[in-house]
Amino acid sequence: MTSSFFSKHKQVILYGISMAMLLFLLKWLELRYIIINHSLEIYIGAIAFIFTGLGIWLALKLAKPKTNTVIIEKEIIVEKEILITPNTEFTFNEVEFNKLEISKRELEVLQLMSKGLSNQEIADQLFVSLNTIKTHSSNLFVKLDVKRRTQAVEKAKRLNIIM
Amino acid sequence: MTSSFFSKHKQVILYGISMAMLLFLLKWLELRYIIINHSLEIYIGAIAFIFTGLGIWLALKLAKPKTNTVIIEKEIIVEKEILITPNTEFTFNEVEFNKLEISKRELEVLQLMSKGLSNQEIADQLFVSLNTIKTHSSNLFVKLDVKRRTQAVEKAKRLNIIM
DNA sequence: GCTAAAATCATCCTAAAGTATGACGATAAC
DNA sequence: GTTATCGTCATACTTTAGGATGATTTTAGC
Repeated sequence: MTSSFFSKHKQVILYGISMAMLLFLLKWLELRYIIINHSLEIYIGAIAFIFTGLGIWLALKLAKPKTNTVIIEKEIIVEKEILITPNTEFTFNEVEFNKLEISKRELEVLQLMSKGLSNQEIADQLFVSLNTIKTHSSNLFVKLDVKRRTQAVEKAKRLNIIM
Repeated sequence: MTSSFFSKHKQVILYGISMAMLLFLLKWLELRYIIINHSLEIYIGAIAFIFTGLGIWLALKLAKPKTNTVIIEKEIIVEKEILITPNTEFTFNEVEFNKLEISKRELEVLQLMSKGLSNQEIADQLFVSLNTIKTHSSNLFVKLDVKRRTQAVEKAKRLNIIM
């Protein structure tokens, strides 16, 4: 307890002792030489200078260092394996469907595509023009990140978006 | 508030107290010995006190703050999704395969077709010309009794000829 | 060695698929 | 009321797929 108090306030105690010693020294010097014959200004100036220095020293010693917290964001890429349930019984993967932002109409086109229908046949079945189906299919390829209808069907089946 | 002020400036307060005690000590010594001029001692003590404070203030205000840079590495886990198709219980329908009289090479073409490859890509993979693949695919369509590659894939999967 | 099926490749042509872009009305969200 | 999305349709163009036909070369069986 006593030792911990000393170690904790070592600076203060040392400063106190050193100041006491300095004052003694000054007293001694005052008596012996300076004060009697010399100007008071020098003495006071010396006091001011010394104690300013002491104050600075004390402040620097006791000042708590500021903590600069730098947060470095480190990306760790973890490969997450997604097992796709074998479609013995088809369960529509709504999560993946929504993630791909495929519209209802596009899904219809995709389903008919998977049955092997041509664009013209799909157009006839949905009572729209061939060009409309071409637009839908093009959009589908972009959303599914594929180049051909065969790939689109393959991926969509793999993702359980279609049967 | 008061307690936090005390804890924050404990060092300074302790220093003040210790200095006051020292001054008392000096007063006592002064009485014991030579000192005559009381006002001068008080004056010098005040000077010492004030300039110590000035030193502390100077140090705290003007000195560069000590900075401890704490680097915290924050790990962000980025999940990279890998789609895995599990091995479904595929049993090759050899009976149907033989009935349709599809050749080995044609089956290869059919399998690559089902993966969504174009005729050119299939040709490159099998190290044959595009025309060869066209011939194979044409023959396949006749044998499978379909009109398009998408239908061929659909039917072949349905007949368990391909996965 | 002959034969038949399989595999290869070609040419010419048509059909279908796919790309790019713009437009327009409806509908829902802000 | 403006913005955004969706669904629709169009034009113009390029690429790919597919059909018809014929030819050559391998390969395997008799």
